[in-house]
Amino acid sequence: MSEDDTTAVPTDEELETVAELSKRRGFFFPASRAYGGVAGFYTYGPEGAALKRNIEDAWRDRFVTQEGHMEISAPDVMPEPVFEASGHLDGFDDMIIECPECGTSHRADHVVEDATPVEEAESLPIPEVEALIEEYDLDCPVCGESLIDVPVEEFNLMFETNIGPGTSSPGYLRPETAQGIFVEFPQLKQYARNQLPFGVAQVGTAWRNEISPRRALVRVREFTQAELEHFIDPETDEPPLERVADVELTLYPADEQEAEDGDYLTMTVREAVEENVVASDWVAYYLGLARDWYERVGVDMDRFRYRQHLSGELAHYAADCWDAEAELGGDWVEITGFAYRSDYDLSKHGQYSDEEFTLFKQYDEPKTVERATVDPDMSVLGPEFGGDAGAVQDALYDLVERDPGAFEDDTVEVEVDGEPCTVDTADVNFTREEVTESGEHITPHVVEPSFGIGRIVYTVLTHAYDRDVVDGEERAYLGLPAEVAPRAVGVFPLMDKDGLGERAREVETDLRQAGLAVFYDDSGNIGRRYRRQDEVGTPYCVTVDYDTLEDDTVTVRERDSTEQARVAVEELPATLTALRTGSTDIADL
RNA sequence: GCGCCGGUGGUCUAGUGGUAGGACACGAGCCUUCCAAGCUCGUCGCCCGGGUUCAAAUCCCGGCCGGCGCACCA
Repeated sequence: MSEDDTTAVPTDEELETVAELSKRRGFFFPASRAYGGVAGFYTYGPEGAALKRNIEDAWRDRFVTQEGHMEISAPDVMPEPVFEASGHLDGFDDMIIECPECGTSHRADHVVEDATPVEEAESLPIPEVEALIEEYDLDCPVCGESLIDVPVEEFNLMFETNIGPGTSSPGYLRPETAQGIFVEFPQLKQYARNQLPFGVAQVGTAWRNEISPRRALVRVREFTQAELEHFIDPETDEPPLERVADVELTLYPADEQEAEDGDYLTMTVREAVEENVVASDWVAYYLGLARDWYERVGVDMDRFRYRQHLSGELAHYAADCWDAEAELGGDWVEITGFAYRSDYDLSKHGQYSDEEFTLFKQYDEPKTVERATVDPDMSVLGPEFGGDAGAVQDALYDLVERDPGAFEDDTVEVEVDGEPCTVDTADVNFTREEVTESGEHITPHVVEPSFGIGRIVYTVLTHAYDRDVVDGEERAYLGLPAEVAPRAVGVFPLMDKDGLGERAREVETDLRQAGLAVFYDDSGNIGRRYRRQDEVGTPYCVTVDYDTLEDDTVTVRERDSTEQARVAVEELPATLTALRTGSTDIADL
């Protein structure tokens, strides 16, 4: 079929039609509808679950198998300290104040920061924020009504639960799958035999108690993420840019977004790196990889772009971030975030936990360095300083690292609680020694492509939806790539009589045994059955007719072109596989 | 969370203070030798709760769900 035969589907109609199709044909629908439904939760029906799984498998193939990374599966629930360390307990915790007059909700911390000299109000406890509102007599920024005595409500976007009985052990459903990887870094680095770089992926569920779920699968409260955490040595590791150097990217950098007449830049990965449009080579590498992957699973490249985050929207951990965005119903929707997270997460977990979130990096040549040490004689210092003796000891350890020269005189002075303490150098066993260091502990940096699988499913469905005209009749179909289509092939008897049905059942069994997802249909006329499969995106249909009984050949019909070819039954599995992988074409059969 | 609008079989939709019709889909049968044909029959519905009323799917209030706008979006 040529482009000219396609009837363009208006964007305002597109999402409605896809939503209707999704409900009717079992791609996705609101969950728990028998009990009134609950906002932000969707069930993937038989077609949708298969489509989603195929997209996940395509992701695994590209970002795990092809790249030589590993995949793990961590729990959805993790204990509170994990999220204290990750910053989600604070950073995810919004203080909301609602104006009693006009009903507008505001971030209470923003109200305070905007109208007072106070900075970082977000980190203050709620009673203090309320006190500040009273102290400065703050008003609603919209209508001017006084906000004094209006309660500040806390809203945390994480789902909270209790681990075990009682409330002594709070836990949270992870708001991103990433933390499940970071937390296990001490184990994972051993598995990687302490060698950088290595990548750890996870496909799993993440949860956010969104204030306002919207737009079908776009903003939901439970969703699937496919995340890759690529741990690298920022000093020495380089991405294999040459593999994607010629991939063309549509880029929308921050400065273009802020400019009056800003526009997209189209350039190759190589050019983007050379011209420093994408600052991180690693991010550029993944933008290139991902672009081809999106095309592979059915995202329309004419409705796709990479947009750089503006400085104001960068997450607390991100140094630079680009989003992959797809156009849906006239709006741009983020489907993947590519973030350079630096060493933020591993450093935090290193600080908050008792484990080492570093790797030992061996030098090419061992280094010999002079190291000064002290070993204070506590049998002297103890009686001398009494209760402060421990603090004096710590101060001495601290001092010898900072300033070994301080130990060259007869006495050395340290400060404890602001009070100077003088210690005889003779009592601290100061020594300088030569030590050989073979390496150092470093905290790896992290490059994170984070894919929203549900949004990608929704995008692929929407971009695949199309209409054309076949024999004067309008037809609606999903032009899904064969790799992700829920069903591989439909099998029909031309008539359900004269033994055609029995023969078709045999063909069905053969194809199932060849591992293909087959849908058998003998209801209604043949055209209706083709249309049914078109509507759920089945790429090929096989029809058993009277000739089949004579010569063991069947008709293979292709969805997009509706072209047909005659194929021997015994060659069917191989032919269909070749068609699916694109190594042959229906017109060549 | 606020505001506006909406909620009728599986889907889309008509309709009224006196308990509902259509289209498509679906099932059975007839017909049919490759693209949603036709005929017959059939299954399935007024979001939930409260109020007003002789009577509520219809009017009122609340809830839930959805769309849009605001806010939010690590």
